[in-house]
Amino acid sequence: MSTFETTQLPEIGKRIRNSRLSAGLNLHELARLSGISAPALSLIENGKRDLRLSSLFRIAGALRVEATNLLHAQAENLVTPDALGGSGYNLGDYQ
Amino acid sequence: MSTFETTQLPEIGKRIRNSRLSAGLNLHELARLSGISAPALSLIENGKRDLRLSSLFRIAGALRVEATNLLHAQAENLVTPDALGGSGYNLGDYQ
DNA sequence: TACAATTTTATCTTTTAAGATAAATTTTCT
DNA sequence: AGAAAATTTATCTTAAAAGATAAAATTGTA
Repeated sequence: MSTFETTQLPEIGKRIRNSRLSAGLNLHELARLSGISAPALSLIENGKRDLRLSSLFRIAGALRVEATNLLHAQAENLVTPDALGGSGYNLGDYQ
Repeated sequence: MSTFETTQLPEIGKRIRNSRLSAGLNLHELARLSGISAPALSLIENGKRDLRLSSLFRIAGALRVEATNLLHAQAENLVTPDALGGSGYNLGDYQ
């Protein structure tokens, strides 16, 4: 089996579940909001379904999170160079 | 029709095509690398197919890009706070 | 313009996502 | 423990993704 099926899909499912619980929703409510049935959501959250991109976006929309944040472990607190008011270059360790 | 079908899928398709061309591959070669047939890739690149997550990851893997970068317009040059050597807090405009 | 390579479209088959519903299981609360 | 709520699993149906192949259309080049 591929690492996608054994590792990535389950991880994506966990992120969806975390987001749903953070939003204080049960499967039935997320089903209503996303238009994806509760049984299907259960399979997805448990990493047992290779969902379509449209489903990922519907879920993300219903949970008000970025689809990207459901795909990968969040690099949370990323910041654009602009927000730092600097030259736009990242000087790294240089000083 | 949803904005996903009319807007997002075509945009994702364009990013895949850009990445493929940047990698100097034709559809036949990407098909071989990703295990997705050239006709299917053509539909995907033209935003006419609601692909599965596994397909997105296989394509990203073959192109050696992050799946995330195919999903959304890249916020290129994002930087982690750590790389800036600061406190970890983003002070924004505060000085 | 002709030829070659690439891409697109069409058709057909197989596989699987997803909906609906119901039943079973697990979790939560009184 | 018992009842209620939530989740999981099963079954069946429908829709659509994806493979294979071939043909048509486009694009690039000698």
